[in-house]
Amino acid sequence: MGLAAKMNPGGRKTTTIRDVASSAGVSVGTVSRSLNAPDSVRPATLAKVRAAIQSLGFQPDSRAQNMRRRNTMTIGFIVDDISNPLHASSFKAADAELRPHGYSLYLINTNGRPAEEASAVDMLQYGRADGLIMTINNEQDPRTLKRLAELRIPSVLLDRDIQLKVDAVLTDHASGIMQATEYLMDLGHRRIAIITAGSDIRPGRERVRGFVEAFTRRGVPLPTDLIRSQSLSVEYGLREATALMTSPDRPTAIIAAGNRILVGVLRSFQQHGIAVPRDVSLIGCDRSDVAMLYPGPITIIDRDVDEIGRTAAQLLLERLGQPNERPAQRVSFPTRLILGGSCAAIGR
Amino acid sequence: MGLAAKMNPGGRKTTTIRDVASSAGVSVGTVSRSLNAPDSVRPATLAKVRAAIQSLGFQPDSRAQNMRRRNTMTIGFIVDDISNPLHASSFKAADAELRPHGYSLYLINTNGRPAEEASAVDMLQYGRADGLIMTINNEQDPRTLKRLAELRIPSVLLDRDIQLKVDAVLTDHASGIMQATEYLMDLGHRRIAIITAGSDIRPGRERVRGFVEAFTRRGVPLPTDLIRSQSLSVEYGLREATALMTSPDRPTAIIAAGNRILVGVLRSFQQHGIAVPRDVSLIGCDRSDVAMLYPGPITIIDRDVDEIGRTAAQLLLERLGQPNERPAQRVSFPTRLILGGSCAAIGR
DNA sequence: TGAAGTTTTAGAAACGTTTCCAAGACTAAA
DNA sequence: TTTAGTCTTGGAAACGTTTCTAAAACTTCA
Repeated sequence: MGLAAKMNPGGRKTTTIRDVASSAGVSVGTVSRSLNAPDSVRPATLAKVRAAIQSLGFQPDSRAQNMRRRNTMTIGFIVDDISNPLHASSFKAADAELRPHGYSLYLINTNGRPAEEASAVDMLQYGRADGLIMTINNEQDPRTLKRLAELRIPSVLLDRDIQLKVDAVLTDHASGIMQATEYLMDLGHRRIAIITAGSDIRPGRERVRGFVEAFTRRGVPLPTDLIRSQSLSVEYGLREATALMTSPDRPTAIIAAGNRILVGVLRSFQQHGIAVPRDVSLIGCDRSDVAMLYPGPITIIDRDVDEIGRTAAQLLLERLGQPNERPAQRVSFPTRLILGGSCAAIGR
Repeated sequence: MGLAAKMNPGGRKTTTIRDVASSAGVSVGTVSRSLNAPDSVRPATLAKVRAAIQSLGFQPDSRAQNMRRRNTMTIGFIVDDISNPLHASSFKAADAELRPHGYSLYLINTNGRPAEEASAVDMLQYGRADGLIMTINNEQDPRTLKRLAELRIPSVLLDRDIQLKVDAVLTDHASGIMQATEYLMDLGHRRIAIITAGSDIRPGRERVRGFVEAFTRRGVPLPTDLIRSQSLSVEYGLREATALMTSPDRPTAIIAAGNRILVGVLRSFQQHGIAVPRDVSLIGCDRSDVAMLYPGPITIIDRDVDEIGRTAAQLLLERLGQPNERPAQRVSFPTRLILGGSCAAIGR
């Protein structure tokens, strides 16, 4: 058998479509069509080709396919931290939506660093992915913004809002926080604190907006000293919760507006022996094992993260299907308050 | 400017190395060398080429590079569920180790389905990845085993053990469980239950082995009715914890040997109003937000998951560096018991 | 049986790089 | 100024597919 087989780095033979063609006694074009459009080849020929493929153990090389087809059937998924269950869930949901269409997700974890974010976008858009789903870390970072403005492939933003024509899937954080704040007010709370992201990302801005709005609507003076909006990190939650609870005029309730922030807040409470809701009432964000299993459990502002991932995938599929200019779409989903046992009424 | 530029699906121009070459007045070979071996081109030429690259906004197409170079600088990372914080952490650790070497991780979430596992291995090994890091779901599944046996690219298994010459990073689960069991015995417990994976994966086998070993060493009769080893899922933990705690001769302590199992066990306790350690002592596995923040916190059998991911990456880098046959390596890491407040002494 | 039409096939070109080889341009020494 | 040597460069081949064109092989119907 004069196979034109070569060795790959591992030392095994590399079988190409040419080997299959000569083994089956047909041309390479026919082998290709046997694989991609079996209906266009005569049954007898198809059988010969398939037998050859089988006996040689041939599998087409994706690198060559990507090259020639000018696509990769891959979608980049860029997040700062995949160990955040929120991102893991939307990743899985998007994956489940895209896989039936033949796409795979390529996950890039940027650790929240703008440089890694920018290089991820670059590496993906120049031939590694056909589309992008991403949660950028800072809506104002010029490096990332520049790349997004000149993007060669369609993309969808998750929970982020920039001044560009880009599809986005958003959450109505403002209403969620407003509802939570009013719920606490109904329980008699006035000294309510909120810990959340900075104004550099939409969730931070919207959550503070909802918080302020609740006080405005009720005509209650806004406790500006209790608004802590700088970061979504565990460390920030830990630090601010500690600061709030050790201050002379401490809050009677805290809204930990961010699932990582909640972890930080609970860690602070653990360190300082603060009991919920005995010492302070607490509301978290997003359904998570921690929030659900913490004795109580913790009252949360929930949202359907799967729906967010799924919708992002659908928006992307639309664009991939017909890449002609459709206006940028922004889909927003509501939140809802799920009552646990982490909030207590206080006397007036 | 007679640029030979074409339109891509998005409608923008596609700039190739040929455009750069003609714009700079050099050959394509020179442009390529300017990018990949700048020292081999004269400074004056380099400057011209760089200017052309700059002004055209050229970026090499990864598809063509992958094709020609016969590699992708991508490592496949296959797990059943990325929302398991354990996998997320080892993913991040492996990523951090590989990125400085120019590799990116391609994550595939198989949902524990053998078919998806097999197709992930296939899609990755035929031109999408240069290596593989994976936690297979069943060490006996013939589909996956067959693919692993004929793998064209180097791979590392995480916490799995198969009869093939494959590198693996393991955990000494047996000692960990033995230590935990003996700790409970020291507190006076005899009716100790263990809930863990089935014998189809190494963690299941090893944990049961360590459990049995502890009883043997202490000369205490093994409570065979309290060994529940079938799955690592939340649902299994929930079901078995409920079954155990509602049985007439219920255990005084439970080892939830698996981080998802622990979630299931705690969910069961929540539903049935079982308090830890008042009603039952509890030991979990792996450091997680749930285990650390649960009031107590929960005593756990800890391990360094980052080290596992890092080591897997290093083993892979070795193989990628010199693909000649080195004997398969199996690295094992210890566990250690971290005492929380979830275990109580009981009278004899 | 032959003509007209349709289906199937062979073969070559193309995708955008990298790399090889040979030729050209330099430099240093005689 | 020549020659031998070294650097640098141009140009073509190659990577393994898909896809296009045109030719060949089949049908169908008279």
